Amino acid sequence: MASTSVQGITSSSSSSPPLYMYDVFLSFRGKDTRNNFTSHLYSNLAQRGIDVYMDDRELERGKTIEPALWKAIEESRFSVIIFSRDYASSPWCLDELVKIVQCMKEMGHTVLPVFYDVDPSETYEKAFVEHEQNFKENLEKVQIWKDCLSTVTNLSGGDIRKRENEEKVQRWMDILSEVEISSGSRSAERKSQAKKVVCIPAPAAANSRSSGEVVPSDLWAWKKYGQKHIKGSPYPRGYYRCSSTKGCLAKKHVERSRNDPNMLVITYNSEHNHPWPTQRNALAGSTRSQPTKSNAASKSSTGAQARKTANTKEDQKESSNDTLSPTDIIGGSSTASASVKEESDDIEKQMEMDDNEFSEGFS
DNA sequence: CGCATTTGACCAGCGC
DNA sequence: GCGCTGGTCAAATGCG
Ligand SMILES: [Zn+2]
Repeated sequence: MASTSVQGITSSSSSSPPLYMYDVFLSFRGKDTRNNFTSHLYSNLAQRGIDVYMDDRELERGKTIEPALWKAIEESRFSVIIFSRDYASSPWCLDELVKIVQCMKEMGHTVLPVFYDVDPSETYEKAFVEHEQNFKENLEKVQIWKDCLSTVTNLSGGDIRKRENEEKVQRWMDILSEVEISSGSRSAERKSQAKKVVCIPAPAAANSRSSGEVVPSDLWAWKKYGQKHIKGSPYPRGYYRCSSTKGCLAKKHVERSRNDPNMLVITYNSEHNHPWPTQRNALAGSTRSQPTKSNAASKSSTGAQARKTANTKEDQKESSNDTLSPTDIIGGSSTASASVKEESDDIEKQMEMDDNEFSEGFS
């Protein structure tokens, strides 16, 4: 429970080369970032088939950082650090940072700093003053923290604000996707064009939340072009395609998990070409009031596979892998659990059908 | 009036 | 070859 990790289908053969265990190690201060930002990042990465290790050790304060965490850092090709207001006030985050910097210097790992609602020039003085008081007997350590912090902070030049940060993150994700695809981490090969299935926690149906939009899986705009009821599920499946007029062949298709109404299963086909969102029409499918009772898909969409190749049966397995901690200190929606799975030829699981009975329940 | 959805028809692949 | 499923199309429908 110390961490949440997602991965695309790791090849079943355990004999995979030592490459990297994860594509990205995500470091953040849950306290600051929990509110969706990290979740979005995580979801986006996951959807791209990128294996992300989301560090959640904060849940275990007081304990020492587990070696496993360090190992995860070493085994990640990239480290994305989300600097937030209180990032530096956490010794754990800083220790983690040090480790990341070490891997960067000694192992050539790539570090991508993201400034979430803080100025890139932030020095976190306050936090360090405290650290210096709390670690009087070990000021060296504090100094190392500072050094590492500035090292990473300086990696990125410009000033980025929350807004622009999104763009930057988006960009990185694109880069990460490519790198990941072209060079290979275990599962990279097929990721490139493989169909990906993503399960996200589900949007609480249509509750009027002040927070306007909710986890648009993608920041892209999608246009719905069809909806169909699928065999073993009580919920319909909506078909969407990228709204960018042409060029982009991206399609996706979305449906609720038959067992877990609160889980959205989105599947998508090719990737977009336009790195960044054209606009934000993240809503799909719920614009209009739906007459009958079916209130299935609401916003995101799923992709589907294009013509040919129809696998008749394929559902996703239910093993969702979320490892979240039950009680999050941080409150609110903590982790974002998402699971990604690719399907290429190893589709073999699945199954059964249980149709279930009710389908209402949220709305 | 234009446009995003909706919904049922249409069609292709697969299994039997 | 028939029927079942799933995926797309496209005309009809509302909304904004
Ligand atoms: Zn697109």
